[in-house]
Amino acid sequence: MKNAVKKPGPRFRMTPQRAGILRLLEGNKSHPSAGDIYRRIHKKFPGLSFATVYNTLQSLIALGELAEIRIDPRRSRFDPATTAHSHLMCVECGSIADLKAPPQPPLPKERPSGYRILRCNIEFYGVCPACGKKPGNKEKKSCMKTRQK
Amino acid sequence: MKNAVKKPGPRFRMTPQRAGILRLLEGNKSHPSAGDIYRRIHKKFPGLSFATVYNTLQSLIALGELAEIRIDPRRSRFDPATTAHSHLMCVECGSIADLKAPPQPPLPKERPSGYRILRCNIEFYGVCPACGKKPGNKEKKSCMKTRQK
DNA sequence: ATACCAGATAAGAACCATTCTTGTCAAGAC
DNA sequence: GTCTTGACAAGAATGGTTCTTATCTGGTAT
Repeated sequence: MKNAVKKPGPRFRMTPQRAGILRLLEGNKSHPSAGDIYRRIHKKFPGLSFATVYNTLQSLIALGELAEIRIDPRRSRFDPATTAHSHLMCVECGSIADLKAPPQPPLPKERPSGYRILRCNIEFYGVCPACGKKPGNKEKKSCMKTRQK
Repeated sequence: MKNAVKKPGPRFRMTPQRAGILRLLEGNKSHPSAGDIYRRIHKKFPGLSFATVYNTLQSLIALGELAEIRIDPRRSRFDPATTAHSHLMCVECGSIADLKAPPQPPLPKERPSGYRILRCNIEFYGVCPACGKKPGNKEKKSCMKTRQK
């Protein structure tokens, strides 16, 4: 208790499970959900539990190695690319594409007094090329009502 | 709120339960969640069920009288003001304030080819005046780690 | 006015993502 | 070696949302 100043925060201890999760995430552009990650990792490590996936993801986020993105209303998605950029989600299939960051976060001119603004999310929703080609989607102006499974 | 159109689609049938929900929402600036609405309405209509709240909210959204906003990662919030504007959520207490719409939806210059872009969300996160005054928040640069109950 | 039917309702189960709990284990510190 | 800390597995718990089933009701047609 005396030497509490000592620790610079918990270290990240590499384990086979974490190595597997890291390998899956590295360079991954699919923006998987925690469930996606669990299902894929679980094939290699049948004993690996959901809690481990969530714990590892939280650790990586705390380390700044992973970003949690909330463009999908149904679940968190995770992005190993942590440089500033925004996302475009297909409302049909749920796939997420990367976008270059808009040059300026558009700060509102009329900001409520007393608020401290911390950050800003910009998210785009649309239809991906594959889903746009599917029959029945050609004429539609909008398809926000269709929910992906 | 205006009454439903005559011809297309099912009409909105006014019932005591729906009237109660409408009265609660009208002019409401608190951006309540479905649970908030249920708990408040349930005092007046003890028999009213969650399903009725959700059904009514979905009907109102379909009629364009209500907007579902997804700034809160934990639950949908609802806004009877359907004119274009964006929101600012306090990461401490979860309260949501309205912002004038940013002048231009910042369309990405480099858009992925083949995508049809339908809409764009801009959300701001910060600390509201009340939470900023609370002790312990004065020095903090960021408090995104604190999660409201 | 009455019967009928689409839509509304109540009650609660089901679903799913996420968090939490508990007990166990292993790696590095001492 | 022992201790301490954190990782892990397993599954329960939580909480928001959706779905199911059966019943009811308001508006329209008869």
